[in-house]
Order: sequence, then structure tokens, then C-alpha cells
Amino acid sequence: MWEGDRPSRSFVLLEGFGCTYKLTGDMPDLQSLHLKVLDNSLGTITPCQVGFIQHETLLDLCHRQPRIAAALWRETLIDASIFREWILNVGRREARSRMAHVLCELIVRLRAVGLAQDHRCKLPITQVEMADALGLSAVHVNRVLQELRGDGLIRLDGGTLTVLDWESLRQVADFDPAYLHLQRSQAAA
Amino acid sequence: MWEGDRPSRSFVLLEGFGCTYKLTGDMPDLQSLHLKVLDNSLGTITPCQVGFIQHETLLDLCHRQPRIAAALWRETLIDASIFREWILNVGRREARSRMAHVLCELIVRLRAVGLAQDHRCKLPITQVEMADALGLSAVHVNRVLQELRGDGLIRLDGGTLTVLDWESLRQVADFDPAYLHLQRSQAAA
DNA sequence: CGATGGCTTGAAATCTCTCAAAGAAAGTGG
DNA sequence: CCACTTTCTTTGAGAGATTTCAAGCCATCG
Repeated sequence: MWEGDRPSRSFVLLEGFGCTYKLTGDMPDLQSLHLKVLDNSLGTITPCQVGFIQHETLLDLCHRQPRIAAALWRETLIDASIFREWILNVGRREARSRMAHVLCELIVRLRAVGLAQDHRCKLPITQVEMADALGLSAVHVNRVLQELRGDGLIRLDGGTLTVLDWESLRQVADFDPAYLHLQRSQAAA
Repeated sequence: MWEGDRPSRSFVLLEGFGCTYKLTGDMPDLQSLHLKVLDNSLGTITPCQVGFIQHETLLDLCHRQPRIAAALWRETLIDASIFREWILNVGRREARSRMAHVLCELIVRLRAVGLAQDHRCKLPITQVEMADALGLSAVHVNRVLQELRGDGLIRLDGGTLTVLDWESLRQVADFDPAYLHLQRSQAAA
């Protein structure tokens, strides 16, 4: 799906890693429900399984089940909240901190949906893609990751991220998960 | 209003310049309607006039007038869209381009609501505040503005911004207003 | 007048990028 | 299983962008 498209249905990411930095279980394009033109492209990092739903169906559902509408609306508000944090992250933190922040977010979000145990999770992503997401050069991403590893904060092998020292990483990242708006039960780090 | 607050009503900016980079006429905290905790602080740049509305009232209104709910939802989606563009702007464009981009956005948004004529508008903002918004140092903001002026792209005096060469500024900014999701009638630049 | 806030300038320090090359790892086809 | 190709990671060094620190200027305000 590309910028400029005018989709007539929304979809849900059921399985895999998608782009625009979206994770399994997310519904990245509620956008398309109320905005006619797509203003960003969506891609996949890994092979993904997605479900589609017609806009009409969804709108009808929202109309008859205000709770659902509220939940989805809430979802878009949280997205916006996350974007705000990213603006801060990308605009004001230096590379090391920025990287740490994404990693913290990744862990917490995946834990919240049961896709990460302890402080370890899959990270099937290339350094070039990370660079892209963080607005850094791939070379610099590499060096920053080495630093983080060298300081014993994380381990990274075979597409698996392990946070060895959560508290330090959190401090480096200046990470406070409030912006993710998780339920208390999900928020435990 | 501060991070961590749990507001029971929303408000509308009726007049003035508010912070989190919001402009007159916006409704910056629909957020609070569905999310319990405020995850960002709101401030004002200039003295502002705001209207308040109880959450209950608003929810009730949405329930009885789905069109209103849809419109407000749409609003939050556009916000998210703008945030996405900002992530791009702040993360990937260098200072000169970044600055040009905000100025373009400012002009277009103010024109859309009739607050800017031609390519000129009020910009009652200090360079320090700009620096803050752009994630740059105040010193650098100053230099970039000088460049832009030196190249004859803008003029800036007494809190008034005048774009002297819109097309060039747009190019420097790599600005495409699609992400603002304006109606065609509003979008004319 | 002195104080304050905002703008401007210069110079050195820092961060990050680009370019270029080489080493690992992973996938492909024989 | 091996050669081969491709993709990803790692390294070094120089160039560029941006920051910090420090100082000076200018207007406004009490």
C-alpha cells in the first residue's frame, strides 16, 4: 500500500513485523477509515499475515457498538501519543539514547502482548532498517549497537535481542512507558 | 496542564498560539477523552482564549451525532498524520530543510483557516521556542534563519513571517501538504 | 539608568555522515 | 558439500553538520 492510495478497507496485522514501525497485533491503518488518501506507505519487514475488513462493515460495527468505536478511537489516540514520543526521541536524543529508547519500547510493547519473555525478544530487522527507522546512517547504528553491547546493556545475536541490564538501558534511553498507555497489568517491566 | 494529569474535560483553542505546536482553532487534547492520563504537557505561546467541554457532554454528543464523532475521530487521525510527518522532518531532514518545512506547514495551515493572507502570517515565537520545536539549538536556528533570509526565501520582522519565494521554500523543505489532509478548497497554496 | 530578554557572532568541541573497503553470514545452484 | 553471489556487518578516516560556550549588541521595561 502506497502513499496516495485510496483504500476501501482496513486491515489488521495478525502475524509478523510490519513497517511504519508497527508490531504484530496492531491495526496500522485505521487512518484509512476516515481519511480518503493514504499519506504513508506500509510495508513488511518479515512475511506477514494480515486480515482485511471492508470500511462499510467496520463503520457499521462502530455505529452499533459504541464500545468498539471508542476502543478503536482510543487506539488512534495512542498511536498519536507514540508518534509524539518518537518526535521527541528522534529530534532531541542523541543516537545512543535514541537506539536505547526504541529497544525499550520494543521490549515493553512485545511483553504487553505476550511476545517477549523476560527481557528478550525477536528482532528480525537489519541494521539498515533500524537506521532508517531512527533517522541515522547504517554505519552509525552499527557503532552505537557495539557501544551498547560493549557496555553490557544488550546482547544481539541471530535476530534475537536480549536486554542484559534493563535498568541501565532504561536510563540511557530516558524511557518512561507512560506514553504507551498500557494497562497496569501489561505495563510491568 | 501537565503530564500525568487526569483531566475530566477537553478544551478548544479559540484564539492564540498554543504549545505542542498547536494552532488557533485546534482541539489539542481529544486525547484526554479516551486516555486517562495526559502524556504530554500543554502550554501557550501567546495569551490564549480557550473553551472547555466536559467529557460526559462530549461523549454524549458523539453518541447521538455519529457525524460529530466521525469528524473528531478524523481530527485525531490527522493529528497522527502530522506527527508522522514531523518524525520524518525532525529525523531525516537537516536543519535548513527542517526549518523551511515548519514554515511551509505554518503558512498552509493558517491559510486553511483564513489566518494568513498571501504568504504572510503572524509568527509570535521566539527563536528559542523554535529551536525547541525543531530539536535544534537556538544558535543554529538563528543561523539557519539568516540563511533563509539571505537567500531571499523569507522575511521575518516584528513577529511577522513573509514568504518571499514560496516555490523555492517548498523545494528546500521538500514540502507536500498531503499529510495535512485539507479539503481541496483549503489546500490552495 | 540598569536589568532583562532576545538576537547575533565566533571558535572550538562533538556528533554523525559519507565513502570506501573488507570480513561474516546466509542463500543458491551445481 | 562446495563454489558463488548476495546481503549484512564491521572498520577506518576525513568531511560536514550541529552544539556548546562565551561574549556582544539592541531593544524594551521598570
